[in-house]
Amino acid sequence: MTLAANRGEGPPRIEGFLSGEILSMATERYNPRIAEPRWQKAWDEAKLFEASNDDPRDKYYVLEMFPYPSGRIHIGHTRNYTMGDVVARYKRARGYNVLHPMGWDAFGMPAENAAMQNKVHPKDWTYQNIATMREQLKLMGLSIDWTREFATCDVDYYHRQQMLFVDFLGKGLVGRKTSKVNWDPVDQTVLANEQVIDGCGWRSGAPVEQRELAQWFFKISDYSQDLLDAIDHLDEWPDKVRLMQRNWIGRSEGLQIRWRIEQAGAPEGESELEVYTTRPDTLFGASFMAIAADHPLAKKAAEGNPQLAAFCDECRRMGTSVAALETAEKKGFDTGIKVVHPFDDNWLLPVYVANFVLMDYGTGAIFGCPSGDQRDLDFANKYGLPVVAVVMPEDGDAKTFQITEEAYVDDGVMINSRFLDGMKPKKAFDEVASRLEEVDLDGRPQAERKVQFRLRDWGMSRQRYWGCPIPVIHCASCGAVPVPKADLPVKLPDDIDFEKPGNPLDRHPSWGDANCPNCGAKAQRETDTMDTFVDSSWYFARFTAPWQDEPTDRAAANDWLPVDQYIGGIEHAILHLLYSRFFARAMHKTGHLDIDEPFKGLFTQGMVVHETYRSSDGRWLDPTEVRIEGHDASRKAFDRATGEEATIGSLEKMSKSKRNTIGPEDITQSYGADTARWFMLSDSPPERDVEWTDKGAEGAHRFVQRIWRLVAGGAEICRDAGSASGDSALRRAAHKTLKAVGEDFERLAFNKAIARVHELVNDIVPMIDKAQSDSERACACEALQILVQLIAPVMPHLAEECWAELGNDSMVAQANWPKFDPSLVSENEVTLPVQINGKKRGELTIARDADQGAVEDAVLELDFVQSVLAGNAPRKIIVVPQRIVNVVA
RNA sequence: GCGGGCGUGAUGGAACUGGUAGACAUACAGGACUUAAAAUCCUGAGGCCUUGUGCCGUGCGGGUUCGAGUCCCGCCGCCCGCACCA
Repeated sequence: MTLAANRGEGPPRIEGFLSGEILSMATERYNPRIAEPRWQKAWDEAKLFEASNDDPRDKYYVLEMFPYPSGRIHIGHTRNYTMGDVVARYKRARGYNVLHPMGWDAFGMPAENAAMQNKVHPKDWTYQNIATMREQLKLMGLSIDWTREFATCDVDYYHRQQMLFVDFLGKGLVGRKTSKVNWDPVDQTVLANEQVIDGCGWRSGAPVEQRELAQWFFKISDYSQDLLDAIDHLDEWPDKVRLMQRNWIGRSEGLQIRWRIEQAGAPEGESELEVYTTRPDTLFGASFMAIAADHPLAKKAAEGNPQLAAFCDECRRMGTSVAALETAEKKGFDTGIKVVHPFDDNWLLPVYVANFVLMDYGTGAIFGCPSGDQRDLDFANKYGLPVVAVVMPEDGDAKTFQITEEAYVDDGVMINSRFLDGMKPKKAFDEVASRLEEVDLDGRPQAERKVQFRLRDWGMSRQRYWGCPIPVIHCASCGAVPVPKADLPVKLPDDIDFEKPGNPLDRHPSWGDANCPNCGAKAQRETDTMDTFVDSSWYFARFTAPWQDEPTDRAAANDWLPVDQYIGGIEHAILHLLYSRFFARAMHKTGHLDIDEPFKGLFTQGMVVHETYRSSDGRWLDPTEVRIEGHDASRKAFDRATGEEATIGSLEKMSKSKRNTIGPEDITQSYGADTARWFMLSDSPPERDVEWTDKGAEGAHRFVQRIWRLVAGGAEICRDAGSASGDSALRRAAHKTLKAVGEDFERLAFNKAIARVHELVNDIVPMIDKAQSDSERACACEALQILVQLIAPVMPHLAEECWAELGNDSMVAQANWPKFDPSLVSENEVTLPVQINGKKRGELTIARDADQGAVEDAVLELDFVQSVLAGNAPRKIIVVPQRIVNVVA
């Protein structure tokens, strides 16, 4: 068969391919439903994707954020895994020893919800979901080393996590402290801040209470400075994520100042109030102090003051509702207590309890400088407190400059500030700091420079069943004692009941019974389990040796880590990535690793979105329930069931609630995995959202078939072709594309790589058609081989099919990435655009290495240049070598 | 409020450090093949007019430059993150 025969002049065309009527006849069209399983089996049998820990080649570790086994893989997952797979396959072809594993982030609430709603055991529910999703994933043809697969709910995994916990405890990296938590009184559990919506539990809808509870904390704040500094070196991370982490850690430099409390009216035993400020320069603009409702001083003052106590209660209640904070009025209550200004014994300032002061930042107390802070100004105006301007613009007039409604927050010059007058605020800051450091107050300096962080310790106790048990035993005399490593794992009990809300482990008849490992006395097992973020904070390290008895095989972990390319959603920019960075440090300190940063390269991919549809009565409609007519502005959707017109809604992340999901098996059934993979990487840059459209998928599938026709037709040409040599347009096209696509894959610019492959195919089809002589056919054959290798990372099944068709004995998945010939990539002649006064007026073709003078001479010979110049000499000629020429007339 | 990003044909998007704006794809239109449709192949296409070696054109208004989608200043719009952080 010739290529021409394949373009409509020839043999019978096969129809009904998509409806599956002619599976057995599909010799002409490429049939992914036959080819894909066949090649997946071949890869499996050849164990091509199993990574060895003793491979001398350079390593490359590519990892996509592992999924939560919710029940089904959705298309967003497959985009993520396709990107990782392209990188894995490309790097393998480049000769790296590639680790590309997969696992399951398998603990968490949904399994318990399913247990409560459907009477399924969380374990059964989870493992069934994993089985389903593994099958779905395998349909995508991902080059994953499945021998390393694990789920975080496997006893083998959480056993090692408990070992890590015990080691962390030994090094003081985890501890227990009492803190305020969001408590859901109906579900009887702690809720994370994100799980509190409008002050109510996200599941129960009950108003959330603040409770003081003893919790386990990872001491991530010990690493605040280190985690911040190291961000500078994460140069293969998106700037956005680095910035988000910097802001989250939130370093600020300031002064901690102790203010003497005026003894008249002070609660007994209270002699000073400590305040943290980043603006000590504004100290002479201070007009009040404000403390949090939970501040010890407030509590003491409230003891003898019922009205104040009531106000503090009100503040506490409000503290739970994030939404209320935005609109809440700034309120205060004068405690009657006064403090003395650090630089003036006769200057007394009132102490208020204020609803906007947070107990867990700084010292829970501030001084208010109304002229320099809008919130303080509003507060001062409300309670009739003085407003003294202390900073004014450089060009202001100190005599007339006043603040009334709007605070002045910019840089400027100090006024009304005694010895600071005339200084810049920065200098005033230092001046105040160094003076107060010298003042002795009860044997200590009155002020100290201090760095504050916004980052809080990571509270990881959860009152849940389906999580990793915290391996601790509470003994009346010995306190919280870790379970000895020999006694690990602390296994979750299987006999568990979900009839009542709350933590099922708490009411299990015997699970909590234990003896103290220290003294042997009867003791109580910890019933809290770990936050599921713990599970995902070190799984990447476990993948390097999942069979190991210890949490890691240190040598293997050090070899493989850091992950060279990590790929996942931007929604994990803070928590997961920050926790993992902390865990690497903690594992380093406890001897499980020798590195601090787990992820060298990070890529955050966009989502797959889809239109939403709503029926006339407002129900969400699934895409399969909708018929689309027309296009562009006149596009309309109709409800298939009723025939009524449906509303086409906005593009949304695919979600069950909006019913706009597309399942991967729908796609692999109709078009095959390669089409889905190709489509998801086409057009949209990988960091941006991509819209799933049927038309787009069809387009991708047409290209699959186009490649197949091209290769199947060209295979004849290849049969007895020699090796390509010399120079030809065909070779040039192929080698240029080879170079460019390699560069694109390195940069994860999949959409550009795909555009170039399209271009190559458009270019070479007519040339291959015309190839007659032996040397032409050799060039054509080489171009086809290169083309197949270029598409192999993205469309691996089609590529294998084509590779075999071209007469290769081995698989393309085993082939080395071809090398481009540099002499074919650069041209001897270049065509330069010629501008006159910055507008393009023509072109000039000239030797590539022509020097400035030669180009200038040639340009002046051009007709259109001469006619513009009309015999005059040009004012200037700008030659940018190999780019452009601009004649300034 | 603070911080960051984005704005290019009908649509998704190209254009690497300032150097031919609109690659590639989707949708569309015309043609070939077909009894017909699908598939395939070919062709066309930013806008405007006075059809030229023309003018305008990358959200809007200015600026820098021989030259600006790209850099600077000021607006407008959209998106994301943080949010009483002292």
